[in-house]
Amino acid sequence: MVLDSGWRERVRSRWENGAVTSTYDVLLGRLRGAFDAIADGADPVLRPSDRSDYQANGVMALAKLRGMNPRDTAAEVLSHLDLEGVADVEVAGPGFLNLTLTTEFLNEQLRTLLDDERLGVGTLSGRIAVIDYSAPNVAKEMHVGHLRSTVIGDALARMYRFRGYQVISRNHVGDWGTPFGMLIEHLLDLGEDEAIASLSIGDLDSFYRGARAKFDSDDAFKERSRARVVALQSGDAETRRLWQILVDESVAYFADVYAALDVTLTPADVVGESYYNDMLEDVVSDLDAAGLLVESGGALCVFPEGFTNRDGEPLPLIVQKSDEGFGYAATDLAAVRDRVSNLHADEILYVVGAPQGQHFEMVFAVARAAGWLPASVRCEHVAFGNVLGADRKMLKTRSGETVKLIGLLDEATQRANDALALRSNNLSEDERRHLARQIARAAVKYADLSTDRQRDYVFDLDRMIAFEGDTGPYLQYAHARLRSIFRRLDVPWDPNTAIFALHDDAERHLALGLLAFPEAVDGALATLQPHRLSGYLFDLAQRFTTFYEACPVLSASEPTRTERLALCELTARTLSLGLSLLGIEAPDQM
RNA sequence: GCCCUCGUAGCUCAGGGGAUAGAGCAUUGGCCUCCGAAGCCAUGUGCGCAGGUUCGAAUCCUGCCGGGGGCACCA
Repeated sequence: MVLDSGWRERVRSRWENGAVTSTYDVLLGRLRGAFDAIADGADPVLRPSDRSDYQANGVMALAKLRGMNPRDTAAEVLSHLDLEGVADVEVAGPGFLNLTLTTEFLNEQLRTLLDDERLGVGTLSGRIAVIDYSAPNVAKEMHVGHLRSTVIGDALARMYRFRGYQVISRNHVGDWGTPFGMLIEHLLDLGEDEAIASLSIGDLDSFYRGARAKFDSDDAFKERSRARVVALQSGDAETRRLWQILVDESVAYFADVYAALDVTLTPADVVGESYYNDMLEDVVSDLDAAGLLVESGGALCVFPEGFTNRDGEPLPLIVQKSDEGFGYAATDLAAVRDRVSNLHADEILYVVGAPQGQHFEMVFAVARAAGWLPASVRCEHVAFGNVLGADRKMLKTRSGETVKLIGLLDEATQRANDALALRSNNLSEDERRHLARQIARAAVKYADLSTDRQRDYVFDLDRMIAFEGDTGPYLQYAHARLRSIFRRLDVPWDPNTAIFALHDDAERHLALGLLAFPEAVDGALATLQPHRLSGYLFDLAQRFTTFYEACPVLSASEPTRTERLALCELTARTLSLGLSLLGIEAPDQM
């Protein structure tokens, strides 16, 4: 029996032989050569095109630069342009270069992809990226507010890893601050065993609410809580032990949620606020030594340039509060220092909601002013918008409470399970349950990752879990259909003999889509916008289904059958790999 | 008041200064003795408003209108 799984062995051995150059890069390289010959560094402005395969729009700007006629300039570019065997070129309109790839070149590129495990995506080495994401609070439920940071951050982490970065994930959990006084006292009131039992089953909210209720209504409890905060901050051993219980139980619970979401974060990635406590004094004294620190209203502040408050006065970044406690700015500054000097980060990403934009701008500005953040280190706030309900306000339950992440996933899983049950497939109960979870995760994650992260989006479970349209399940379905072709394969096929003649328009269209994968990955990475990759995958899936309607595969005669099987294999691998970079599974059957 | 962000089809959204602005859903009509119809094909409507820069603007700039967010000790 010949199954498609054989590709892995073939590919691994070939990959060692050398790097692959993506189709876009080949074209760009040739075009640059021609443009450079006229004006060094001129951008060919290479883009995919609906008029041809690609178009280069840089001629007009180049002509402008030299005060020449664009058509003449186009002719001049052409005289330097060597695309022999790669593409046919046509000058159109005011000076567009329309590029139509030759079938020989497409064939060559596709055959290379067949042997390339990475499907044309190159690798970097020696770069370290610190990605700060998820950041739930100890002794608090993970709710829908953590969804985007977790899902987007994890997608970025996966993409960075694949691109060859060493990724250091940082889960900056809220594990410090005044609430811990009341939480610890509440833990003592409940008794350790019962508290642990409650926390370990993820009953974090009622634990927190219980503490809060007593704090608000019971003065004696309030007093104990305050005293406990002091004990915690002064390092009292017993208090620290109790605090550690809260942290450990919460982190264990978070791990369950991450497992349910299929997110790669582990307890080892948890480096909470408290981790930086010992560094805060130095942050303050070093800022002072640098002459940046100013006392204002009893607080120690830095006033970075360009920030004003509502009265037009300079806006401070408060490093140490007037009560001598440290604000989160101090923690964030300490974290920047740690990530630069101890982790040796080349890039630092903060996947945190858009409302924190000004805070991060100020933190980065201060860190740069203090010399803690060299210009060579890319440091960016990867901001995202809110998850809204149908009423276009922040998503809440009917009763106005926050929506638990686990509850959300369970509901999605239930829907997927019901839908699967209706389809009378011959899955066992367990298999169906497992599949339902995979589909649910895909639905929720894809909905989040398929829209521009900067914008708010409306959470609509019906739409995202629908198996039709631009959804995660649709992509999974396309992949499952592809795999099923190979399950039905009765006569063996040999990919090495595949010749891509691409007679049918749908074949050619699909082929061009396959060759564009590296551009999609690079685009998503360069802009930190995972939705560029999801958009690409959806487009590819559509190209495939169109192809699949128009072009019989298994019943085709040779050599077309092998050619189409090869297209199917590449499509399946691209969908699977692309989805995996988003943190979405691609089951073989559904 | 200042700053950030968004405003694209009935709805939800793409759109890296380029040619005729694209998808999905919804609507309507086709397509399963044929590899998975969770699919495919067809079907009409739109860049908030007004200026400006440019050979060329949904995209860049300015102003206005409208939504969301932020603006000193919670993180």
